[in-house]
Amino acid sequence: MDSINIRKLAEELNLSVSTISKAFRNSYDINAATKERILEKARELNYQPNPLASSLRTQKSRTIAVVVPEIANTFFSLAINGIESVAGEKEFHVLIYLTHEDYARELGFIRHLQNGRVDGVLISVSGGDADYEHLDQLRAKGIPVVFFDRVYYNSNTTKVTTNNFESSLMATRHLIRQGCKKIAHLYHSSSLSITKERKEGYLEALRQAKMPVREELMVECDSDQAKSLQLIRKMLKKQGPDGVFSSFEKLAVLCYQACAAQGIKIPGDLKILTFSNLESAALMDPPLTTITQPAYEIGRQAASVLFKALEKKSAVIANEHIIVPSVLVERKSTKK
Amino acid sequence: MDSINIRKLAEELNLSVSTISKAFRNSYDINAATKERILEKARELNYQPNPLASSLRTQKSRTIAVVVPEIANTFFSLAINGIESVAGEKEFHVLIYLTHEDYARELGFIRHLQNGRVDGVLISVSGGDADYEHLDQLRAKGIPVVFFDRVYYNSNTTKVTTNNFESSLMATRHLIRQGCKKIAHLYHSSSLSITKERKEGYLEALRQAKMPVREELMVECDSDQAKSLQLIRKMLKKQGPDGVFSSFEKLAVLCYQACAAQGIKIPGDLKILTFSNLESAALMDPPLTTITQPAYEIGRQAASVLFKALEKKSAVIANEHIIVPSVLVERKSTKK
DNA sequence: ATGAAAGCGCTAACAC
DNA sequence: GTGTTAGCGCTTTCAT
Repeated sequence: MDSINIRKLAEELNLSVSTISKAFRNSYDINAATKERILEKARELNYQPNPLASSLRTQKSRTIAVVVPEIANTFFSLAINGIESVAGEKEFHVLIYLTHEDYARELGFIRHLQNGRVDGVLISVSGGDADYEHLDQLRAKGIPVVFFDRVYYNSNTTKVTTNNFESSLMATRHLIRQGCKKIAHLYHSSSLSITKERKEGYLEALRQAKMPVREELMVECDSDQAKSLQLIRKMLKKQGPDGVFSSFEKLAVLCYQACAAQGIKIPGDLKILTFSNLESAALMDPPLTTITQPAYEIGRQAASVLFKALEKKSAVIANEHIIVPSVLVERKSTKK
Repeated sequence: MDSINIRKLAEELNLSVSTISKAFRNSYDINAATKERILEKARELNYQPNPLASSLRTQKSRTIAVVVPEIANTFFSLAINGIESVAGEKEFHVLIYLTHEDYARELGFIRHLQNGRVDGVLISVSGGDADYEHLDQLRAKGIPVVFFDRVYYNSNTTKVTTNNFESSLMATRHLIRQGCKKIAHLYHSSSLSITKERKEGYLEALRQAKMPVREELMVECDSDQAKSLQLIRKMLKKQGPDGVFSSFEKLAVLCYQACAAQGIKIPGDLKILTFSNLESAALMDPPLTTITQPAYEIGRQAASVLFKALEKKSAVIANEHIIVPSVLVERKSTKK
């Protein structure tokens, strides 16, 4: 652990530290030959400028934080993929924080991000729309925030989402068109923006079709999968719906399991459709109709907006809503 | 952007900066009342110690790097989940780097990690087993490295993997037991440790069963999905195997697609089995037999080993191999 | 129990 | 084109 640093490198080369520093930052006023000599020696001694020291000095960390509810989830892993692809282009580092849908954890993470560790934050939130002061505080400290997927609409910054309401409206209409008369809705985390919007789309479709809205058909699931499965099974048994609109991929998977267990035939007895990014949806039994979200693109867009702000050194980001539409992929699970 | 810091906080309270510092690190020699007063004021002014400055001083960043080939992959996202769960317990931060199976990127990332940014590295590698000097260099700088899943066996540190050889042996035997006479093998990235081990398991099973080893049945796929699909389709058509042992989840998914397109019935014409962590494997058509890897557990174990080293401030980690076995989950895709 | 001061490794203004 | 130096915000001896 003989730790090489800028001073030692300077001594080795009989140069001053500032010259070394310039060599690493492509300063104009440095002799090309000296620069080459420096970089050469640096390679030889395996020297890399200490980013902590540099960041402390410049007040720029060249890192961003990505805060998401979970990662073992196709939507988020694709979105992170998109984010990483633009962060990589900018040579930024990416910190990941998982809230596990827990608002208190979100609060804790954000608090720890207040002081220099990151230049900006991308977040898919865990709370309802009253709970955004912690993020505004961050922005007040000069750290820009961009929301994606699950957002706080009242916070004045850019939000990147899919067209949750319209997609849900479309999706539910599709079920109706396929002949469903009694459509159930599966969701969780009812305080979330997306949950509400999707539910609204569902309700609007029912209204437009003059179909009754029945509370018993709307199942609020749990973060615990076993519990959710029970809730779904109970609803299926008691209500006997002929259609299911699921707001989240995992709930549709549970619903498939429930149907298998209860001998309910899809799409004969019950048609199912869900928000999802599962690559294997087409290979399921039966192939699952999905509202496929542009997860990667949402990640890229959100990151692009953030970097644009970082480039002009401004924590002020337009209060706009970027919508990247989903597409309904019809498959056998909703066939007539 | 009025940035509060330790000095301003000290002035506000008519205390010295060192006292403030002590309050935040539970130093023994500080008056309980003063400490409370300090923390109170800190909350009020929304002060958080600057981690960059602190890290620079202490030479500890309280962050680790996780380097993986990709993230939109059930295995890795579950493994990261496991890693994050222990990092969270230790209140460490997690940086994510995606190599996209590109060794050059791995090299670049590791180089940038050399100087203070992280205290340790967890990596699932992208190269073959001759290419680990960059990681040994890291360790020489006092930054411990732990491998998981895809490892460099020759590097002297802990590796955490599943039992790739045995699982593959078991899996291939299972196909043989189910009556397969002509078993194909799908893989990619042939320089990787896991790819080799899995292939060895496959070959060993053939040998033990005195079945011929045929090169034409072993398909090396590409990182490009479309290309892989073509390769698989060609093999299926030309060779007409009655069994497929796939080393990677995505390849099995492609194989399902190919079968659907070519009218090959699973498991009647062809039995398939793959390494996978897909939750929906059981819901596929037909339900897919999998070798399910303990991805979350592998992540947790690797992280635990790393943190144990960090706690005793040592970059020297036992040169051992921790094996967390996979389980073969038999489903309809390999039924007689 | 509290404070003064040196220094972690770097950058950037300024001097030469 | 290169060097000197102050200082980013913190921690940590060492005095008091």
